[in-house]
Amino acid sequence: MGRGKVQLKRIENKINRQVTFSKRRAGLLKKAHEISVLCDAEVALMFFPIRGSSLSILLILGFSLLLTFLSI
Amino acid sequence: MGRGKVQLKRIENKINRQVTFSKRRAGLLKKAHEISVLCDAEVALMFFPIRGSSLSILLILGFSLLLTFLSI
DNA sequence: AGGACTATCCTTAGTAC
DNA sequence: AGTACTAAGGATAGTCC
Repeated sequence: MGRGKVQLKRIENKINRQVTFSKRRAGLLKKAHEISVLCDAEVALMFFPIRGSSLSILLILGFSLLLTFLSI
Repeated sequence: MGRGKVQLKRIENKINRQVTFSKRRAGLLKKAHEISVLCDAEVALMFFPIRGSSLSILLILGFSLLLTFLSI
């Protein structure tokens, strides 16, 4: 963070967690855009603010595997 | 970069472009992992090193829309 | 191709509005 | 919810191996 070192563990405070999510998502999107321009690449980012949806995980994994298999 | 300011434009040198892609992809994956732990979120990242595959873009967009529609 | 180093730039937690 | 600020920590281009 700006002031002090960050522990890589779940932020327990709900407000702080939401704020950090918004800020870091913006940063991640910016970096994804940069790599796409700099390196002539496609980057897809999907965010799921709530964890534990095993269905979404399965869908993502399956989709990624499908794309890899199809060499798209 | 470490030494000097980066122009947000395609890196013409193929070697440099590949190296930058590898380094930044690693950084992006690290940050994606961080936000997932800190904010209790799912993040999916897909990289396509070669641009211009409109099929992949359509698939990604369609998949994202589907997930949004299904509220997963 | 990938790892280590490091000067320099970039991101961001905390804060206030 | 969003924006702005800023110190400090973190990412990374260039380099050598």
